[in-house]
Amino acid sequence: MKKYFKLISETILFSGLPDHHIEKLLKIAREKDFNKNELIFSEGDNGDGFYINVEGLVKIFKLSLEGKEQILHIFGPGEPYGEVPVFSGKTFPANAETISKCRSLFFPRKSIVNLITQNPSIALNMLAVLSLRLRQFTVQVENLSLKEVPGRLAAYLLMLSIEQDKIDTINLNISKSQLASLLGTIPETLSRILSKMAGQGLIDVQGRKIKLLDTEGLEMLAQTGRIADIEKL
Amino acid sequence: MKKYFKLISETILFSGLPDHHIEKLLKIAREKDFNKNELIFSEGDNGDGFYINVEGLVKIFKLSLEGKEQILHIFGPGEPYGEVPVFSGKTFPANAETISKCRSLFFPRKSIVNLITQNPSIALNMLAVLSLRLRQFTVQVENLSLKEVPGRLAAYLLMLSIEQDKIDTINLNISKSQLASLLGTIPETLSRILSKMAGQGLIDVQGRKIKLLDTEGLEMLAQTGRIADIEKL
DNA sequence: TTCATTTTTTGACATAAGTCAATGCCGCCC
DNA sequence: GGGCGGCATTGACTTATGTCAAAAAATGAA
Repeated sequence: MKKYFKLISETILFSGLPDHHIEKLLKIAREKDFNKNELIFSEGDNGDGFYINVEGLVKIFKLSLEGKEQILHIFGPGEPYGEVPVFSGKTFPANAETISKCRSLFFPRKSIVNLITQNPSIALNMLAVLSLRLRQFTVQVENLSLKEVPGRLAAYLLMLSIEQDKIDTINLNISKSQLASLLGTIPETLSRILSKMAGQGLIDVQGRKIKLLDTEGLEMLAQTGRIADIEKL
Repeated sequence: MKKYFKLISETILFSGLPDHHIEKLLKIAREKDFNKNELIFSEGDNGDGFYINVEGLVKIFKLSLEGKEQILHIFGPGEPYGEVPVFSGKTFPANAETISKCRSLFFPRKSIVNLITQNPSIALNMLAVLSLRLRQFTVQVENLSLKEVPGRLAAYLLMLSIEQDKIDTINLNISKSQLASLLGTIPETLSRILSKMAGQGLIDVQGRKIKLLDTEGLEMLAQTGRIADIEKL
């Protein structure tokens, strides 16, 4: 498991921990491989541990009765997921499924709780992670209720351009259907809005690569969140 | 501060802690009084501590550029708020304002971090709380994106009837405008839906008191979340 | 390559919910 | 008691977005 030393020591959950703690964590961890579109856990399952993703993408999502899905998060390498029920003592509140071939490290509940009891600094890190997640949800709720789809899309694109540290061409990394679900809409609507925004000269779409042509316009759209505002341009 | 012993020991954040820990917390706490509609903190402020509400109601909300507000939570006595940035080390992600005359206990960041470092069990408790809150957000996001307003309203009413431990008449406790914001809609829409549901024989509205006439119908509505389904009744 | 499956796009249409504006209601303060 | 201001309701209208269906494009396997 030595090969994961760097990844673990850099994940937000365990960043800043001394080497001997990381070593302990490595002893606890179990490697798990998943195929594309494989279910990792379901809403309602008992949470007997959490995961840190190593490679590939994992989506966390909810399903409505009719089968429509709302993606809550998409996690890439280095990101922890499934940590909620470890502390709430309840079941997973959502489903997790791979988007691509995937490898994750699994940390059993008991071992982690033990470790935390002995090392309060780990607890502070975890408190920070959960707080950040809470903050993300806060933003997501705000977006879903305050902004219309074009606003959410613009906000997402700008976020990606910051994350990927690029000012021009960004990479969605996920399919447009999945992006639609993440934004709380459907592929048809997303498709229409993408072409409308392209027509407006805001972006240029080439498959999963999107060139941001008018960052200012996108920012205005992300802030006001009103489609009406881009009509006027 | 002795008079707050019971409140603190019963708040979800510190529930289950031994008495001597509660005592320590009481020493850290500072009393803060607020008038009606007074701002407690703003989005972007540094989080130098968190609060536990003692009396009155506090709303946590976001503002769009046009000034439209989305209420994220409403907290009553015994409920903690503002704890997110204490651990993430960042700023408050939303605003807090009182709805009524209000008193809260304030716990400074430094003291709390000290206490946690010395007593890991406190940290485990807090982790559980944040996890529960995350779980709630999960549900809220699901509701916003997967259900239409009548479904969200039905879910909210049923939740209240469980919280208030009543099967027939429940009390909203907040104005209908605020309820609208909490559900991610506007007063007009809420008003229309309330009278539609009353016409359907699902509920009976008398000001802020609402009588649940058809719990089964409400449950169906809350699950499917489709207005279409109550039209057919 | 070719074929089959999935993803994306486009069109016509339906509808939930927002906007604007007017009116009604109710408590509250002078 | 009377008027004032916030809250709630109602109506007419607009619009963003969902639904359904079909075509087009992209992807991947044989």
